[in-house]
Amino acid sequence: MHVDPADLIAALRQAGLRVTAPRREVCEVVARHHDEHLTPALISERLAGRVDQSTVYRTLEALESAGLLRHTHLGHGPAVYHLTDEPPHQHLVCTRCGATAQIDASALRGMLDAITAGSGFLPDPAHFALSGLCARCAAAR
Amino acid sequence: MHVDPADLIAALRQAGLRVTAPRREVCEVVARHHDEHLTPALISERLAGRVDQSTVYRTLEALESAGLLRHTHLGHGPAVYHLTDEPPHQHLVCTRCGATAQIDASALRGMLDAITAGSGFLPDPAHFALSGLCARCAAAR
DNA sequence: CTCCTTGCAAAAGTTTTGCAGGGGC
DNA sequence: GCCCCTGCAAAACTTTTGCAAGGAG
Repeated sequence: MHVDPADLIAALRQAGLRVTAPRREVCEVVARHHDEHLTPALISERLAGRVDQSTVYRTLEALESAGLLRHTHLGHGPAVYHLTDEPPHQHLVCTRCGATAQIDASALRGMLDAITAGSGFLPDPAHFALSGLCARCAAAR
Repeated sequence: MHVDPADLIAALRQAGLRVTAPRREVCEVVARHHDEHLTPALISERLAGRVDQSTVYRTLEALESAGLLRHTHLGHGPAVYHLTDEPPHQHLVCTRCGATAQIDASALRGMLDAITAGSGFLPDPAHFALSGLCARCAAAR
């Protein structure tokens, strides 16, 4: 999937946020690497010397509050950011080897609906990974 | 449920770990407050002046590697520790008001089995909370 | 007696905040 | 021109680590 940074910039402006050089740079990194697991530190590293890390954090926060980005916790480390318009997915993280995988959230739909029906709780599976053992590590046990 | 610290101490010894005064104290706090969400900081606070915080971390790590404790990530803050012998449950955390709830892991069996069947991944639902909106906050939207 | 554990202090890693200056709109 | 945004520096917060002394087995 190709993502145009200009779309993010336009959405920024539409959200009433100011379009500045640092924000353009963050949007470019996010657009170009949206299929990776982007941590604030990684983004900051790619913009080393040009954009301060606190600005990266504040920009990610702004983009998230504008609904353009979301963050997910994969494990004990820093959160990773991804575009909101990606199809909702559940991350799977192996606690033994660290491998990550994703499954489509629609595969969980029935179960999530059951939780809602039982408790009124409206789950958001994209926010936290589901940890466990990947097939290879499970077999190795 | 009542938990006897002596059981934890005994299990410690059985696991080949040395029984020391600081470890006894940590076990007592864990046993007495096992129905709370125990963070290392909270345990450390209860043992203020008697046990160093690094010892609390190391003791929790030791208890966890011995299989007596587990930790769960409820949100952006520190992890919480709980006894391994509690029935497996999935934590639900409201991202809006912070309320937490639990559902029995057996309620998720269908979903978890489906994941395993599809990918070979063996999920461990107790490790990460499932975030979302609680019934009240969902209604408020 | 051996070596696992502890306390202390410092460091490491991530995220937040105060503040004064600069730039978007 | 207003005030949102930025860089810089420092702090806050959680967790880890090095090291020498002490105590469990």
